[in-house]
Order: sequence, then C-alpha cells, then structure tokens
Amino acid sequence: MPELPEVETVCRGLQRSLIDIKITDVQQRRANLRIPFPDHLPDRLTGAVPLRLYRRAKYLIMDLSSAETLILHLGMSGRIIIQPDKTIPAQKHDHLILTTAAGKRIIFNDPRRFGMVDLTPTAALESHRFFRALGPEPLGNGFHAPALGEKLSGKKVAIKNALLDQRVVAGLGNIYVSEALFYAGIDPRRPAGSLRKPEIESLVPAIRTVLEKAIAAGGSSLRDYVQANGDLGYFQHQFAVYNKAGQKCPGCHCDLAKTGGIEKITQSGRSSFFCPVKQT
DNA sequence: CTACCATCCTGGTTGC
DNA sequence: TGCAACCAGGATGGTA
Repeated sequence: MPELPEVETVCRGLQRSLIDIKITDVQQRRANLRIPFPDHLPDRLTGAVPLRLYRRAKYLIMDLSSAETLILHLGMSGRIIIQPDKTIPAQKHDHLILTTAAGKRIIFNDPRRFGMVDLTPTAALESHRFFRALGPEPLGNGFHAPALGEKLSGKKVAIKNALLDQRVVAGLGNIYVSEALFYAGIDPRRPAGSLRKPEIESLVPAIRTVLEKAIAAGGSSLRDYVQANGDLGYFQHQFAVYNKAGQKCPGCHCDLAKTGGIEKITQSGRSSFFCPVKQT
C-alpha cells in the first residue's frame, strides 16, 4: 500500500523522466477512478511541460507550464510505471498514459481504482479541497512534540486512529502507524489525549525514524508495489509488528508461549498490530 | 464538536 | 479441486 515513503520513492523515481520534458500525448482510458477525471484532461495536459514534481502527504503534485497542477493519489493499489518500450500495449488497469517527448510512457495503473487524479490552477493549489485541512508533514519542521500534543489534547479517540487522521499529521497510513507506535512503546488503544509529554516526545522521533528508514529502503510494500523506474520492485520490507500476529516482537525476550507474541486487533475497522509487553 | 460506520474496488486468500 | 465468500485499506460523507 502506498503510504508516504512509497509516494516519496515514486516521486524521486519519476523526476528524471518528466521534469522539463514535454507531454506529447495523453490517453485516458476510463471516465473515473475514485473521483471523475477532470474535464478535458488529455487536451489540458497535451503540450504542457512538467516544471516541478513533489510530494505532499500521499499526493504527487506536478506543476505544469500551462499554469495548472496535476494531482495524483495512488490510493491503495495505484502504481506508476515508466515504460520505455512504446510497442508494449496498454495493460489491464492502465487508466492514464502520458507519453513524453523523450518517447517514454508514464502509466498510472490502479486495479482497485481507489486512486485520484485532479487538475487545478497552480495558484489555487493551497485551497484545493485535498490540501486545505491537511496537517503538517511528518518529516518537516512543522511537526514537533508541542504541536502534536496540542492536536491530541482532549481527544478521546484512540491514538492509532488519531494518527491516521490526516488533519493531525499528513501521510501516515495503517502500516506505519502500527510501526511508529511500536517504536514509541505506546498501546494503540490509548486515548490520544491521555498521552503524556514524554510519550509524545518519543512518538514524534519514532514517526520520523520509521518513515525515513522506509524511504531509505526505497519504499516498501505488501505485495503489489512497482517502483517508479519501471522495475518490478518486489522488495519485502521487514516490519517490526505489521502483519506479524503471533510472532515474537523484535527486542522483546519474553516467552512466546506465555505472551502470545504480537497481537492483532481491529480499531475502527482497521487492523492494528502491537506488542502487549512493550506497548503500554 | 466527536465518534463511528458504510462506501468505493479488485485480486489474493481462506473456507467449505 | 472448484468456487464462493471474505478481507485489505484511504478518503469521504452520512448518521447518531
């Protein structure tokens, strides 16, 4: 599942194939993903030159020479494929295909169609509904213990759910929330407002570290993630607790038979994984 | 305001 | 072995 580190990896992998290279052709192969494609999208993209490509939360953002900005969200199963071979026909679930002046095709493929594509005037980007209410970037200067403490104070919602709320911090998904709470030693069921100062002060670096490590590893995936360079990137990132129910927690030397190892619970319909010994 | 749940979708996995 | 049911999850919109 693409979360922040995966989107960052895709963004970095796409730079050299897109920046300052004119889009010469656009194929839109269905009317909508999670939301409808923008009106006249192919016409509006064709002939434009991508000037800047960056990431905000889990969104890929491409500023174009046309003074419009293309916004992509990969949803759950979205991938970007760089296809240098123009003779290969479009595959199942290839929904948007950009051809560049360099002869490459940039393909948005998304089997589950939870992804989103939008196009908006660059000048109006900040007020776009996707971004208006987003919290701080977890790897940016705006994310620190006092700010997080402020956002969590008084909240009764479980800390697991609070961290999934993109208004609290932008870019975390189900996997990295479980991982970060593990490294911070915090039980995912704790009411967000019950976290004390030292706990928040360990949670902030735990979130940063877990994301930075995943980015350094080139993103991670459960099974169906393809790196932006077009290579089949089936690297299995090792998680500490995610999807490890019943297994021994790393760095915990307790008896598996006694503790049952890593626990899986459901919170607001999402699975959470944690070590009941280390996380309190 | 907060909390919770359904919804969208396909493919991999589980269960009979 | 075959097939049906289930599950995964990000963002959003509805309800209590």
